[in-house]
Amino acid sequence: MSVERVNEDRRDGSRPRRRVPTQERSRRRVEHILDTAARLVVQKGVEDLTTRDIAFGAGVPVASLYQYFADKEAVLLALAARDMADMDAQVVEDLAGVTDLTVATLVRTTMRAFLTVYHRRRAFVEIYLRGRSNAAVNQFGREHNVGIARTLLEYAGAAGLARPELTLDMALLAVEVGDRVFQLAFERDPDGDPVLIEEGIAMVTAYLERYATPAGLGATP
Amino acid sequence: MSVERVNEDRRDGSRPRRRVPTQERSRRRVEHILDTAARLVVQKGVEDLTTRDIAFGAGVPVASLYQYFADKEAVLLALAARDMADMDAQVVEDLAGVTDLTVATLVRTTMRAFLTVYHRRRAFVEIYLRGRSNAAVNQFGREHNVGIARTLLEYAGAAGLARPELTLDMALLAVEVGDRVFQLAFERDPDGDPVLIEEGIAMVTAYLERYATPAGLGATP
Amino acid sequence: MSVERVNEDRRDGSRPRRRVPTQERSRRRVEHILDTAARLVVQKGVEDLTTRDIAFGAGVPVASLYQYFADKEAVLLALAARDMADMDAQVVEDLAGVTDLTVATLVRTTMRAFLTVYHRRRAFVEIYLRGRSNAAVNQFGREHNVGIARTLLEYAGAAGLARPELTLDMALLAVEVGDRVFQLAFERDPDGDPVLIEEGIAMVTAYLERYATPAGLGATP
Amino acid sequence: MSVERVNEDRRDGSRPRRRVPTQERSRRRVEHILDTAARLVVQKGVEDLTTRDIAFGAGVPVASLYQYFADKEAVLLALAARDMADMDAQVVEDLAGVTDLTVATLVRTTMRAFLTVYHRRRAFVEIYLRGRSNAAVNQFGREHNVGIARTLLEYAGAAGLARPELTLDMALLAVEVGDRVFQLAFERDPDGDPVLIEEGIAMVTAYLERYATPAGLGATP
DNA sequence: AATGAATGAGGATTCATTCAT
DNA sequence: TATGAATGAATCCTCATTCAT
Repeated sequence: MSVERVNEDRRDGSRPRRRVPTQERSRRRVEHILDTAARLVVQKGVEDLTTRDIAFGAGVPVASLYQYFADKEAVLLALAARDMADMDAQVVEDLAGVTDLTVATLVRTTMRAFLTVYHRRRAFVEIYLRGRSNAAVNQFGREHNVGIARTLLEYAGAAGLARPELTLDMALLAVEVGDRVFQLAFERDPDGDPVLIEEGIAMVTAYLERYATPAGLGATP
Repeated sequence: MSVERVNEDRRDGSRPRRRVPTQERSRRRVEHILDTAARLVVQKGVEDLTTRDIAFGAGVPVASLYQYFADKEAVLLALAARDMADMDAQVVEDLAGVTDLTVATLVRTTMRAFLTVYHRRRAFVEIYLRGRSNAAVNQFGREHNVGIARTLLEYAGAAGLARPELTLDMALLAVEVGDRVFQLAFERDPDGDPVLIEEGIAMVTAYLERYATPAGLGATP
Repeated sequence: MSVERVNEDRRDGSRPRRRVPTQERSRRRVEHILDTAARLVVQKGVEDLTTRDIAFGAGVPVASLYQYFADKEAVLLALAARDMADMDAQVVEDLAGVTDLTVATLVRTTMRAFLTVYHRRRAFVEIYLRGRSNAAVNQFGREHNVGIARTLLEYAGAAGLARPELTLDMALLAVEVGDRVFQLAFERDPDGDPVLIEEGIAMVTAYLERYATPAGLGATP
Repeated sequence: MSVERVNEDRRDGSRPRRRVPTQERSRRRVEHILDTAARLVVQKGVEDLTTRDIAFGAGVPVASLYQYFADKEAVLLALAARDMADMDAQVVEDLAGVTDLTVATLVRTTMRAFLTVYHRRRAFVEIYLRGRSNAAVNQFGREHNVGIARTLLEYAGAAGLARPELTLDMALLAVEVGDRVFQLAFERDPDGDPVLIEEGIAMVTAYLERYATPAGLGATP
């Protein structure tokens, strides 16, 4: 993004002259705008999000919005990017803790990680799961899903869980279907209908196990 | 729909002035407007659809639109409803032709019927698969899917394909996932990516077979 | 323009049902908007003319402006067109009254006719003489001047005042120079500096007489 | 101009720190900004010239623009002033080379000098001939023309070319008409339509010769 | 002197919808 | 029923200019 955090280390313990340096202030403002946009998206949906509302809500002049973002779309994009980065981190973290790796646990762990982030980031549910109307966000989401699919595919391949017939397209289909499961689950229940999510995990697992190795199926030698 | 007209029977035996009765003329106009809207949706997407465009495209004054539809949303709704009715008919017709009824053939036949209608009705892809932005359309689609899920569930139950554990929620999940498969397939390819659709059929089948009776799995006694 | 005056003749003396028919009301509104725009142009110049100001000044919603005019430029254009039509009429009228036709009287009469209209239409001075910044108005003015040049050239040719060497380009140059004379004269004096105008007439006359026939010079046979 | 700096003579004999003194650096920057503005004016016209564009084009922060110029208008003004100074120099130079001085050669030489500068300084054509939209530039141009008229009048008087009836107003009219000739000529042709310019010279000459002495007319005693 | 950041004040245009007739 | 006309309410975005540092 346009605002890089300035190095704030102060090893000599000296007091900084200005408590809030300019760059830091910008970064905070950007975050604040993003938070506001997130809140509004949750409140009224992506479609009805206006620059006016965001600016007003953030207590910032509309013109200032355009200091930090090229246009309205860029705000949405930044918002989605922020959340997706969070999601990636969560997936990585949770997968690291898995001991008995199979297709089933891989799917379950990943989807649970998603769920954790959806709970943490309500706006993401609106923007990404619901309001896929915005072309840029949609595109961004698609690309992110491809990235996730690729990562999981490599992971599964490296761990010897999947047979070579499992292509990227299939992995992507699984990820996208997972998205839809969450979409449906969150439409039903603000916390994500647990039954639907469980069934979704079952569906994706059943699908991917068609391409699993014996190890991927959890067979013990 | 909005063209419900009062009964115009004439008890006094008087002859109507015009050969084309008002009701019929209205119906035609509504259809024409709907066709125009469908064309425009395909051309420029749901977001950029304006009442002006619809009216102008249909050769009808904008104000007259409001004679037939409560508001813009109602036009979209009517359009989706028309297409969904078409879809229901197609599913019924295609299912009637199936001889070896199993979970697999049920899923395949239904999804193929969907595909047939998506091909026939391009605007439907835009409105229903892509641009679920419109809240009313979204809601309408959801309800339609519930209807489809219920029908299929009853059908499968009556034919002894599914065990009682298969609930409406699960059937609905299957239908919704099917939707997403088509969404993805049509984003990739204007005719619907065939590989993705085949995989989608496989996924839904694999999922539902978890709840199948031996007959549902195609076992012969 | 977009609003045609409806036939209002009433030979039978009957009272019209509605005093102000729709079309007539529109025409009046257009005129009113034009008048307002003219006033504002005189007040603050072409550059600082905004749709908001026009609408506000005319007591009309901004959106209504766009019922009558395609965009801001169209307002300026309509204004210039209205004034130019007036100018053409004035030239025709004044030339009709000339008895001793020579190059000198032709130039003088025409320029005096212009002056009459500039006096009558102050906004025209701003839009046309001063604020030639607007591309559309400029283009329009250029074309109008070509029209005037052509008319005068034909007139002079038919009356045997000019030799064939006088081309349209030269006539146009004379007209354009006349424009500049007025521009300067009106910058000096709100009523147009009389001395400058007199000198301008002399200059254009001196120029055109280079291409005059003996008759054009006022020689009596 | 705005880079008037205080006298920096150092009475204490101290050596200046930097080899390129601030004043010189400023001057260079001003010139660079002016060059950029000139380029942009030619590219996109006076109307669409923004401070952002100028600053960005010159590789200078927008805020720094305001170190050298009071406001945007001042930039345009400085640009026009620079070009006008160039023009004055050209006129002086070219007139110095004239041997047979008459009203005709005076006019021709001066207008040719103008043409030379217009060719050299394309932005000037935009700013001064075309886009007289900016009030300050307009005013500045007017005053410059008065200066030129005065100079030429004195020149013609001293050389005994003109009779005393020729006033400053008349000389100014001639100069202004010359301007319009160029304006028209450059609208027609990016290099200035030669026929129109030739005719313009003829017109101004014909006009001024009305006030010429026999010597001014080129009569040999 | 130099500048990154901030902003007040608009700018043109669009749109769904409603009346008056 | 039909519709030409009217409009309130927004929309996104830009720009010249000014601070604070």
